[in-house]
Amino acid sequence: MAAGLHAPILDWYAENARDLPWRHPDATPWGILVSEIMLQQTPVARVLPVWIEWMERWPTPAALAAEPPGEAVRHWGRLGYPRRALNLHACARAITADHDGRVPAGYDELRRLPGIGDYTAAAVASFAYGRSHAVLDTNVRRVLARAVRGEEYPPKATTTAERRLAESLVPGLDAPRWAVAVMELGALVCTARAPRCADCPVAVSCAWRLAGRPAYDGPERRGQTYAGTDRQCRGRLLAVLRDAHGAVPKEALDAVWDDAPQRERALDGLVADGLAEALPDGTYRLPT
DNA sequence: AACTCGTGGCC
DNA sequence: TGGCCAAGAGT
Repeated sequence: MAAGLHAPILDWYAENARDLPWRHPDATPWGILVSEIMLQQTPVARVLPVWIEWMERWPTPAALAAEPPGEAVRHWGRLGYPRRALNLHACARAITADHDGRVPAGYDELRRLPGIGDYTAAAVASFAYGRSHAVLDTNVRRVLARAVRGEEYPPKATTTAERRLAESLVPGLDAPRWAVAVMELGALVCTARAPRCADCPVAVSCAWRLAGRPAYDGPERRGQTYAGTDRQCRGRLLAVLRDAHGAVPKEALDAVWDDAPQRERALDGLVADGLAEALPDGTYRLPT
């Protein structure tokens, strides 16, 4: 039913792929793993400079493993979701301790590393080692929802039907290239808002376009609020720790958020998550 | 299953 | 202007 997608999308990718450093032939499995973690919920444009700096600073898992976790958090900068930096540091230590310093190639081994879920395990196994997997990210889900199912957006949570569809489309030859091509199409053409159907290689067969691009009519998609939340408060507090060289007095943290109960809750959360350390003298710093 | 977890750009 | 969204994962 979704027979004719491969050739047009692969041909489109050959002409339109972005030149990204983690796609270069000399990119290492470690570099690819770092890119995949950084790209979780984060646009390419913001990842690029941080990835380049990280790979110069820590070109191997062993190099990062030799650092205290706080250094990973510090150099994470403002990428967001800083526990990813902690996870990456824990990955580096696990790879160094348990995998002879080499990023594992198998999905199951990757999946056991901290911060590596289904998508990232499939992506690393596929892009770093040429393994054949269904790589199901938000881009792929959206492309398949439109091109095959005829709906503007995929369901909120991945369904078994989506997974079966994605698996049925994995080609026998060069599965990694198919995976990256569909992702790229979703990122550049079949975007969430204002899709560029005029530039789409599968527009002629797209079920959603042929149906007249009907608007999404599924269950309410809950938006993300941010202003005033614990997340924003945590971000403010962590920025203070990140930009300081050593430990900071609590007054420096108190100064960036007015609501004291919320501030204390957020700070406790950062400590509980391992993103901050409370010292006996009442100061705080990134984890050592 | 629903909720939490950062940040910034875009229309 | 502000809601929406971005190569998700953990609980």
